[in-house]
Order: sequence, then structure tokens, then C-alpha cells
Amino acid sequence: MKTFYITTPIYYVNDIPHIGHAYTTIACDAISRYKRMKGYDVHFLTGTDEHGQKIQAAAEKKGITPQQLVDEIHQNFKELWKVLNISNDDFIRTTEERHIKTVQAMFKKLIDQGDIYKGTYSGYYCVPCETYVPENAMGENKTCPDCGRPLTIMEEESYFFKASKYVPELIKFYEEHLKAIMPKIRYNEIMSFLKSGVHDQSVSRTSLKWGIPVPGDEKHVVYVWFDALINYASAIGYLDDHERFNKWWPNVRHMVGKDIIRFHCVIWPLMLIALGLNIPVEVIAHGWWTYNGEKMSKTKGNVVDPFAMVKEYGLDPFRYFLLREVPFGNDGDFSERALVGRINSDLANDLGNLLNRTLQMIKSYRDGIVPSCDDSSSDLSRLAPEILSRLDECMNDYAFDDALKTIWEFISRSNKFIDETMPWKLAKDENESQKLNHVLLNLYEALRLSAMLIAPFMPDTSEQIFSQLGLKDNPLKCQYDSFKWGDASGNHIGEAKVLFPRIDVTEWQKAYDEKRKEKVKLPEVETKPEITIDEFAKVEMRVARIINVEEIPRSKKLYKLELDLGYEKRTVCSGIKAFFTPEDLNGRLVIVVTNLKPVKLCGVESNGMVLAASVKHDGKAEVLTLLRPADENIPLGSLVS
RNA sequence: CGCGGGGUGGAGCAGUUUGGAAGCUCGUCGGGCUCAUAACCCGAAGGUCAAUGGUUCAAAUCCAUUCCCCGCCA
Repeated sequence: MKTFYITTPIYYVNDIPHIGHAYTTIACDAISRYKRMKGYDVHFLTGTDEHGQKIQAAAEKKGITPQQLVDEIHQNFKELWKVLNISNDDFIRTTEERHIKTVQAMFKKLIDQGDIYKGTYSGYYCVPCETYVPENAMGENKTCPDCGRPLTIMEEESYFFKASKYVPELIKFYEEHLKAIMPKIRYNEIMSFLKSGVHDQSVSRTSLKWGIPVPGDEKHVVYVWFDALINYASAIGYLDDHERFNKWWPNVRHMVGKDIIRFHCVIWPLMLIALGLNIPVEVIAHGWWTYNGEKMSKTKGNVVDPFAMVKEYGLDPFRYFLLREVPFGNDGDFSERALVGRINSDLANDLGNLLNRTLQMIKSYRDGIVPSCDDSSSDLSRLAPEILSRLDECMNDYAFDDALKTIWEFISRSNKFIDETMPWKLAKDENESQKLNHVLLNLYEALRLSAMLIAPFMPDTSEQIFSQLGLKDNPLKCQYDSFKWGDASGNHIGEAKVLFPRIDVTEWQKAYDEKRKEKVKLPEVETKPEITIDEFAKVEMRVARIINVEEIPRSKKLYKLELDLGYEKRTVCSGIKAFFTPEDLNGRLVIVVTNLKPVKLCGVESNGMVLAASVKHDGKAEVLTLLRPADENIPLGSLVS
């Protein structure tokens, strides 16, 4: 039997599960279910990444051990997969013994064969965040992108993986396997990256404890990426079940977000080559979701909660939307308005209504029994095999949107078939009885097949259709290749129910607007670590008056402000252009941080920072208020403390 | 300034790799039908494919320049 092994990334447990996690996993679920129905032996793996600095810190803050923390919060993901009806065959956690032992074994093997060596790692390090910051991520003047504080150069002993050694072999592999990275744009990206040269990779850390100890040198902990990637191998018995491992590994493919392709298409394959294992057959990279056109972020508070969406709109519509709305690989926009549109037009009008009208006719014209006829072939029966083969092409390219479009072509054709054949007229004429049988049988078969076609995407709906059709089989267990048109004569149909109720858009919009209004309150406040009074006292804030406002032509956000502090005048850039006109600002008293290190912004030197408070409204920064003294007569330069 | 992503009928998008009669979904309008969830089917209107210049027998697609939008920027 042909095998098919597919993985999601393992998700970092510190995150709250969001639409991105849901998307990757639903996509893997759909392809897994599809391949099963195509006769493949499928292994579908997902899991959680549970080591690392952030976990350690979060546990400390809560006063529990990291293990206790991850035992608790990895459940969030398991719970989500249950809610999303995910058919994964295994769930691996990087804190499990099978994983830890595998990582250590691989690490040791690579040390023994000389592909991992001990050296010194040096780089820019943010002490408060306890993390290295790569050159391209740091802010101007070498500051931490997260907290903005200055970085220091750090050196520590580290193990290195000789990544560079196997690069030519990897390039050769990709040259011979053009579909090993999809879509094409990612393939090109990786190829040019590989050709520009790959440094040896640091694969251990001494600065943290929460990780897998390096065998034989326990003050080192295996670096998170090295640790995490190995899950794909440890889960299928790399260490102690060679038969199982060899069954799946030759057909492994990874589904990932576009942000982590380097790890999956460069580091991981290089590790695999070193280990003597085959490179993944395919790495499939998908894009990102925005929400109502805006980037999702915790600070904006507009992260889409999959649990909430499922609760409000139903699981299958949510699954359908994610896979249908966007060409796989592209970025896409999630909006509830668009989701409602899909529910109404595709699910309710096209599919649901097709089922409903067909069942009603079989019920009233043939007492609920599927009629038979001599020759069941029709335009629909002839279209079916073409749809199946086109669907297969789409699925092999992971083009879920095209796959669903193809299925809907069949559904639309079926709706049209009803209008062409006009069964309600045939029913009125005794002589047309045979013709009516033919029409009804064909519609029934079209629905039986449609239910199977949508099964990978909308498993619950598929089962519901089968049940309404009166079929006892489980559509999820059916094989596409054994479908025979015309087999269903004589079946008794089940009870007809509305599959997807139409949503009244006007009503919905009203309710949606109400809901948004309620959300004006600040979402999830992100608190920062406690500081001492001494640390606070380092900040010098003073009262100043804006005496001149200039636009900075090359910046959309910044004004160049001339401030009078009483004892001196200075220039400060402030990102408030979107909220105020120069007239609003001129003459205003404001509070300014006066001892910020000067920095050049859009070519203008800024010597401080004007304080303002912002109120967010459902992700949008709607209102921004300048902080200013209540007493207009306070002298310029007064110290705020 | 920079880096990245874009600009295709009212809306959302595909098509750009490998040039060859401008397409899809939604919406609007008109018609049909009455089995059905005010649904389904047919038809129509609506685009100088951001602009300019170039290459070409032929450009949404290739090249050059410009403009605009979005994201990152105290």
C-alpha cells in the first residue's frame, strides 16, 4: 500500500492557539483524509514544542515547574484539534521520552562522526530578554527588537553543526526535485539562500536549563530548533522501531507557515543528510492570515480565536472558508463578513439547497425510495470522472481552493441539471415516469458523490448528507475508486433537514456592529515585567510646549516637533501624524521623555519622545491622546516624577 | 530614505513564471422556473488590466521610468 506521511509543525505551547495554527492543521487534515480515501496508508502527525526560554520564564512567573506548565497548556492544542475534528494519528510532545532519547542519540551520532563540534558562539545578546538577536532583526543602534534596550556582545561555548558541509548535496537534490518546496516562490527563495552560503549552526545553549541536555556535556542544552525538528523522526520510531520508521520516512512531507521554511528546507535537510536519511519529499509553505485587512497581533488584540469562530459559525463552514478563500501559499484575509458570504452562497444556496430540493422530490414523487432505471448515464455521470481526476491534480498540488472550486463545479452542474430536466413537469405526466426515475437517480448519485468529495474538507457535513440520503456507510471510510454511479437504486432516503441555514445579512450586520461596540474596552492587556523605583527613576520626563510642527515628507507617521523646555529647545520626532494636524499640536503642552538616547528617524535627529495614550478599538488604534499637564500654567521644563 | 507586499469591471480575487481574443465569485439589472433554504437556471450592463515610454506581428504578462496604496519606523 502506498504510504503518505504528513506533519504539521509542532506548535510552541506558550502561544494561545489561533487561526494560523488552525489553518495549518486543517490543511493537513484535509489532505490526510483525502489520501486515505484515495487508498493511501496515511500517517498524520502533529504536536507541541515545549522547551525553551519563554516556557522557563513563564513557569517561574507562575511559581511552578516548566514540566507542570507544559503538561497543563499543551492541552489547549489537543482541545482545539478535537473541536476542529482533526484526524491526526499521533501527537508528539518534545518533553516525551521517545523524543528526548532520539534527540540525544542523533546529537551523539553527529558528534561521533564529526559533524557537530564544540566552538564559541558570539553575538548580540539582550540580557533582560535572555536571547540572542541576529544582525538583521536588531533595531537601530543595536537595540533589542522586543524591548528596545541596548544589546551587549556575548560569548559562550557552544556546539556547532557543520551545516556548510552538506550544502552542495542539498542544492543538487533541489535541482533534481523541483516540487520539493512548494509553492515555487519559496523554492526560489531557498535556492538563492543556499547558493549564498550557509554558516555552521549553533545547536546548543548554556544560558538556559529548560531543554534537552547534550549527551556527555550536561551544562549544554540542545538548541530549540535542533530539538524541535527532530520530532518528525522521533515520533515514528527512529530510535527503536526501524520497521515503522522505514515505512513512513521515505514519504514524509511537512506543511509549514512561510516564516519557518528555512528551518525546514535548509537546516533540517542538512541534518538529515548528515544522519544518512532521505530529505523530505515535499515541504509545503502556506501564507499568513490578516483579519479585516490588518495584521493580527497580540498587542492589537485582533487575533482570531478559532474556538469562537467554530462556536459562532459552525465547524465545517470555518474549515471550508479557510481552505476555499485563498489560493494555498498566498496570504489571505479573514473576515466574518466574507465567511457569512461563503456560508450563504456556497454552502446554503448551492450545496444545501441541492440536497434539500432533491430529497423533497424523491419524497413526494417516489415515496422516498430512490428509483432505478435502465441506463443511469447522464451529463452528470459523465462529468463525475473528470471532476475526480481534476480534484486529484489539485490535491497533489495542495491547491485546496482549486479543489473546492472543482467540487463546486459539479454541484452547480447538478443544480443546473434540475432546471434542464424539470422533474416537476415530468411528475405530472404518467408517460414520463421513466425519465423522472432517471433524473432522480442521477441527482441522488450526484449528491452521494458530492458528499464523498467534500468529506476531506467538511467531514461532519459529509456524514450528515449520507445520513439524509439514507446511506448507512460512513463516507469518511469510502474509497473514491470504488464509487459506482447508479449503485444506489432502492435506497430509502432519510429525514431531510436544512444543512446550512441561510444567514440574514442585514440582521447579522446589526448584531456584528453591536458586538464590535462592546469590544471597545481594552483587549488583553500585556503587562511588562515589574521594575524597581530606581529603574523608573532613570527616566526623565518634563513638561514642554510644542512651538513648531513640521511634516517629514518621507514618513507617513512622523511629525518633526520643535519643543520648548524652558531651559532649552529641541527637536523630537513623534509618530502621531495620523491623529493630529499641525494646528492641533502647535502651542500644546506635552510630557516628554528628555533623556532618551538621540536617534535619527527618517533623516531627522530625534531627542526625546512625546508621551501619548492610545485607545484601541477592535484592533484599530482609533484614538490617541497626548499626555499633558492639567494645569496650563505649569512652568516649562517641570520635572514629572 | 530604506526593505517588503500590492494596484485587473461596484466589492473580493485569478491570470503575470513559459507574451497570443480580459476571466471567476459576490453584488446590480432583466428574464425563466416554482422541486427547494426569497433559493435555483438563463441573459445583460459594467474594465484605457495605476500611468508613461520601450521591445514585439502581438503586452495585464517582458524591460525602463513615474505615481499611488498597505506593512515595519519612539
